[in-house]
Amino acid sequence: MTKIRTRYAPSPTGRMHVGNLRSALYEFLIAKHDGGDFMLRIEDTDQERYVEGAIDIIYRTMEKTGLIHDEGPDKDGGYGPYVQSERMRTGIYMKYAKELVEKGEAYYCFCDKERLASLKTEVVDGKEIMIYDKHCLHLSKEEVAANLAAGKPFVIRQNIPNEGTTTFHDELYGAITVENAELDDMILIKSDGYPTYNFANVVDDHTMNITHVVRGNEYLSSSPKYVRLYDAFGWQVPVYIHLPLITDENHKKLSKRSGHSSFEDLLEQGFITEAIVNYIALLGWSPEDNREIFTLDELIQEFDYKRISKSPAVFDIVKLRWMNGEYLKAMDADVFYEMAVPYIKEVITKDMDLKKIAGMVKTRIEVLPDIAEHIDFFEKLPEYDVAMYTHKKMKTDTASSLEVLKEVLPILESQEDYTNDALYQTLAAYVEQKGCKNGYVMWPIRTAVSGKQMTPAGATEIMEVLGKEESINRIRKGIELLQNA
RNA sequence: GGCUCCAUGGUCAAGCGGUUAAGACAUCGCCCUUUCACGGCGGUAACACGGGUUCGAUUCCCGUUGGAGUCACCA
Repeated sequence: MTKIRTRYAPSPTGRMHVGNLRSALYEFLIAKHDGGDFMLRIEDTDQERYVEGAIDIIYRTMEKTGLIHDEGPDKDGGYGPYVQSERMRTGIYMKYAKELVEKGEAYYCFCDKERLASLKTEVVDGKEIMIYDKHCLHLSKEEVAANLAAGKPFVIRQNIPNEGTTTFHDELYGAITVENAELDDMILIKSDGYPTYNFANVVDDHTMNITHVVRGNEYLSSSPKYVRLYDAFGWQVPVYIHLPLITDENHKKLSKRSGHSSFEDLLEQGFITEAIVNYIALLGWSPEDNREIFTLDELIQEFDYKRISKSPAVFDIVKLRWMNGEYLKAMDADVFYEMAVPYIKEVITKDMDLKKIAGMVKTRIEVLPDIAEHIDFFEKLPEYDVAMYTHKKMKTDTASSLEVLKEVLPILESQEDYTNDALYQTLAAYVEQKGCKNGYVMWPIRTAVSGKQMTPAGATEIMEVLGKEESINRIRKGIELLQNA
């Protein structure tokens, strides 16, 4: 058995789409599970869509996610160059295209846009459908030579017969057969001399010795054309693994409109890298057991591509949030603190124990931006309604709360030690002396010092962070509010 | 519209001829609790339909329906 070689071949056109990221992940896992090599190839044959800085995004993302390539533009493994625009300058694509022309498997085409436009017949869903009529296939050698000599712009098209069928085999989907008549004579070399994705892909995968071609399901229907190319060259067809589509909640291909279609979107929304990788690994694949939380290394260990599913998967942001929360909860307290601090500082400017606040919030949030709404009351007591003092389960109402707060105020004023434990002790003593339930006194205090229905901590912990002065002030304010009610 | 693919709860998904049809998210209820959350326990919820094949189909075959993808000098 030869070593598995897979490749991730993105186009530098912008952000890292989660579908692409998952392809990269699976390509990486398939190779690594087998001890094989994973490489990065930049497919920049479309100068119009090229986005400045997009290559950096690719590098950054792969490094951040841990998908470390064995070969790539920055890591020559003997199959370079690894950037298609650079490969083009070596003349490799034109050379192979001409070889196909020689064999009658491809031909020059000089048709201009107008003629092509006239071929468009139907319009379906706003898309014009056209199948090329092989007009230029019938040009004589002399005509071709004359056109070339005259400097007439040309493309090179793949010559697919109108009869017969083509079959290719996918590891997941099995044999897929299509009528040749359905296959368009696709362009191999564009008029600007660049190869199309379709052609460059085949040439590069072969010359770079790629054993397993892993890609999105959207290529399934065009794959027969690729196979014909391999056959035309007499090359060995690689193992094809087409991945199920990732869709949005409407079961449509995930698009920018969804708001979370790219890795960067997700990061901006406060998701952490490990959770994102973990989640998308499970979008279209599942292990033998019921495990869901995996590190990258564990995924490498467990990943068996035969278990990839065939049906599309909805990208469920709710489940991602849950998983992100799991990662946050399991995270080391100090690491979490470092990540949380910027979000905490967004709402808290006063001098407080931010570490303590981070600890309070750690098990209560799913994504980092959730922090703000939990802790904003520390900074400033919000306006609140006296109705909040009434709690059925705690058996409290405005009258009882007023009484408790008034009784507790002098006790808290004379209290010097404002640590959580000490505060709880004195309050517990008060509860016992009064002979009531814990919540009967805790609820009004908590309400007074927070002004919120729910808080990430109990009354005493809040007071600890707030400090004596502010705590007393807030309780006084509470009493005032209750008296005026 | 042609072609291709897909079809288990709302979502991700186990299953690969005989099961009380797992598990997770979400949802609902209870418990825990210094509020909420965490955690624990439990509930609701699925094999799209119709034909075959078979002693027996969620599982195999065909059809229907539904969904998606694709039909560029984009990848």
